[in-house]
Amino acid sequence: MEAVKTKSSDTPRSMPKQARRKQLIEATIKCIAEKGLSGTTMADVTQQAGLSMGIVNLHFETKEKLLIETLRFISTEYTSGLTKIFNNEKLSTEEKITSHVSFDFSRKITDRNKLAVWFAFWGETKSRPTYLSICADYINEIATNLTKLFAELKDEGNYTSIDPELVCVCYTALSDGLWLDLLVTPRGLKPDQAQRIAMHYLGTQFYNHFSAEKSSLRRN
Amino acid sequence: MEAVKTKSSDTPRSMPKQARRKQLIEATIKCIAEKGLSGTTMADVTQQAGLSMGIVNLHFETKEKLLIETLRFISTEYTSGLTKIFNNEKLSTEEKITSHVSFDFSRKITDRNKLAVWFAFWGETKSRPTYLSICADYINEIATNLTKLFAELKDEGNYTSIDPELVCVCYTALSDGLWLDLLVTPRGLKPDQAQRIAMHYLGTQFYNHFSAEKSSLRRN
DNA sequence: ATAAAAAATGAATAACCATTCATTCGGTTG
DNA sequence: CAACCGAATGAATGGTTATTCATTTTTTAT
Repeated sequence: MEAVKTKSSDTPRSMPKQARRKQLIEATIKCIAEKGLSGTTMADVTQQAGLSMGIVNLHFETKEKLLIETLRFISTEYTSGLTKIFNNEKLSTEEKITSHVSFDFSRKITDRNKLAVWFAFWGETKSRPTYLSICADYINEIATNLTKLFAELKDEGNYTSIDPELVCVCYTALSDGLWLDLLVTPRGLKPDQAQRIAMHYLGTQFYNHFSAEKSSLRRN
Repeated sequence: MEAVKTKSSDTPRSMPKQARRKQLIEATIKCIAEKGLSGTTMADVTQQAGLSMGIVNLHFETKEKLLIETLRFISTEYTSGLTKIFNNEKLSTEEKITSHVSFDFSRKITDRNKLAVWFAFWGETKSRPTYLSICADYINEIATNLTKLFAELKDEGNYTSIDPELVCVCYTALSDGLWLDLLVTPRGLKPDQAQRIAMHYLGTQFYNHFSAEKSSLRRN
């Protein structure tokens, strides 16, 4: 792996502290994707960022803290995107749900580098309480909002037998599982196909809102 | 972590080679769950097995090969269980599908130690072609069988608008996502609840076969 | 322009860890 | 019982890697 500057070729020292931290976090994501969590070294990360060895300890103190901030970064990116949708008063409940699904399978989120990072950290939650806590936080935050949306749609559409909490767990699990498909790609699944599959599930629940259009698996 | 012999307290040297390998693989699973893939050392594994340092290299040559065999072990355990169901001529198509779901959420499979191992390896598939290949193999094998079952049930039940391949991808993703819930347990989901959620999805597809019974999320 | 402060460097250090192999152990065979 | 042989041991080795910090570079303040 040759040294590639992750961001700009001009990296003035006056760059705000926050920007340098972000640059290092992005280099970390790339390294985790390319060499695995167990295979990424400090040298890898700093080289990927086009900077020198000591830089991580200067900005993050330890490798462990860098990793925690990396997990926090992708978690925040995800939740803040969804929160923006949830709080957008211009959108109807139905539109919010559709936007949520679109976001889940957008380029930004289904970037395979980031997916690799998610799974790597999930695999370590059992041994690292800090990782677990960060994951539990974002999961709970999103579940609260999404369940609320499903409850609203249930009322709006007179769906009597729907359990919003169940649909939330189910949709979330489906979405996570589709991410795995996009990461491992044993079937060459593409993000937009995954999105249609997710909508297909919602169509089985809210049949009056989300068309049960033929969500074919065929390549487009 | 104190030294705990994974299997029996009698570990005669005459123990067949295969048994010692299995003992080491099981120690590896425990270590990955307890310390993460990145935190698992040879010393950890051998101590967990109650054996001495050099033993892994004796039986597996390298750490990397031990890890590969560990992934192969859980993959094989999973596929062989499912293949047994698929090939059981005493079962109807419907019963095979139900058994498949039961197996997916059985104690043996949803053991959190093993789930941690799955996710750890999935997180590294992008950087390790060998891991990727093992995963792709088992995924394809299972998908072939399961799609066939869904196609059979479609015929039996005159479900005109069902796409068996789509249902297979969807069910598999849902199942994987529920595994994540069982690993991270932000909602305290239990295996039997997860199983009911999976059946709930199948009920939306094959409404004549799988009762759309209220699969509540409430704790039992 | 100069001094002071801040940021970045990277060689040196110390800790860690996979692997090796000379030695020990235990079961088997004759 | 003695000799043999594969299995197991674990101290020693050497390579790797996170972290440190004296030095250099750049920015900011005066």
